[in-house]
Amino acid sequence: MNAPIRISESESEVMKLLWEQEPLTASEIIERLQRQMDWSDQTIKTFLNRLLNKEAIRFEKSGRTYLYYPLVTRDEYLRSENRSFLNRVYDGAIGMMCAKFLEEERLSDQEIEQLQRLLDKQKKGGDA
Amino acid sequence: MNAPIRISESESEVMKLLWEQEPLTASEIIERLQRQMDWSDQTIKTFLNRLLNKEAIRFEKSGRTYLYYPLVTRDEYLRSENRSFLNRVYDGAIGMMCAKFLEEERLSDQEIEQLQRLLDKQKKGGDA
DNA sequence: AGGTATAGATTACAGGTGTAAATGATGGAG
DNA sequence: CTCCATCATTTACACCTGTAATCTATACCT
Repeated sequence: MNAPIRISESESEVMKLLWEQEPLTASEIIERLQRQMDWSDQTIKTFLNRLLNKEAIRFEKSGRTYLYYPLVTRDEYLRSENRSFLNRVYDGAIGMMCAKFLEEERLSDQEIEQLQRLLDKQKKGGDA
Repeated sequence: MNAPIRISESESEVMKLLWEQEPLTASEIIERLQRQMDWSDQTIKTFLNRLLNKEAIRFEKSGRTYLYYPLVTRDEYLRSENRSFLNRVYDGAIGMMCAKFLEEERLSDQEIEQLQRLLDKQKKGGDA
């Protein structure tokens, strides 16, 4: 693996759509993104091209248009963003990070219980 | 509050030192950063100047040199980085975020118990 | 078949960031 | 008093990102 693929914030909005549904045409992507983002269609096409150059997505020709597919998976992306955030901001101190999040973000009881289950599992369950 | 102060990754390394100890002179900062980062002294001075311009730090003259003080606090920084990360990567879904972190990062039993205590407190304790 | 709309490709441009060199100012050594 | 070392300031430059406009090729309508 050479230089890891860096996906910018705007580009990630395109990726999020492709992780939900694959493949999508440029016009589908444009249509959906314009519902939430105030971007011109040209802007979105720029992101598609940059993602192609970075090899974060690929396309297949389908007549006059392209069908876009993700190459980077959502899990790869989340893993790498998590790692870089944790190291950049907290120097890897995950305890501190979680503490800060819990301090400032309000969780629903559902979420709290889900996390408690995860923590329990982690405490018992070894790595194998 | 106008445009929020954005601290870049490199700049944050300077801030981290100032959050540990305040004030510091440029040469102290340079000396400490060069232990871990492969940066020239000029590079570090650039970061100091950019932080000054952003008003993330301030200085007081002390003879021929400056004493630097943080203006942005560590807590402000962490809060804003947390929020932007959570929104940028997880669209605000903190449950999903925590789950992903727990999935991939191994926590010590200590950390797990600390988190469990925090979650307990959060479940009972309201906001007041 | 020719013209037009449209999809994709190329080019643009300013601001931020990493990385530093060049310049300017000044306190201290001689 | 003058020159140098050293600190701070200014300038430099390439790459990334956000944000498009412009150019090119071509499928379709008439």
